[in-house]
Amino acid sequence: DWAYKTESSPGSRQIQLWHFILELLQKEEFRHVIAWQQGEYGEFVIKDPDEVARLWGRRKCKPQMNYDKLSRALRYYYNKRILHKTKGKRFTYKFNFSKLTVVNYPLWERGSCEQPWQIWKTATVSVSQVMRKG
DNA sequence: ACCGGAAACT
DNA sequence: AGTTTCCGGT
Repeated sequence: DWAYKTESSPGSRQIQLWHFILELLQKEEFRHVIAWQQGEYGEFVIKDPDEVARLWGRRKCKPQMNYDKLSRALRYYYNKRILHKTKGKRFTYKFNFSKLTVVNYPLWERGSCEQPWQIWKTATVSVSQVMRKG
């Protein structure tokens, strides 16, 4: 449950959207729905916006969730420097992993021999630590 | 599709 | 604080 806690509000156990996005990106079963962009570090493409919104809505118990609302939440990350939009590329966003690059570089280049859960866990911890520093 | 203000919710 | 909801504008 540590992964679902916020740095700012330790009491909150609600999962945050960018955690959820990383979680989906970590699992092969969702590669047809959302996936890392080949070559671009930290960049990902939402291949099925409706499905991502549906999954997010299910997690948060918000059945009325859709991509319009989800994308608004993503847009709030721009000022927070968690994400930014890749302009010109449809449904494409990019994580700000500039500091993570120094801390934990070959994270996304790793082979699939490692446990998905562990990779995701490592990713979330590293990102959280970076966010706390920044 | 994408943006971002405004208000409401937890 | 982190969304969710709604929406006018580009």
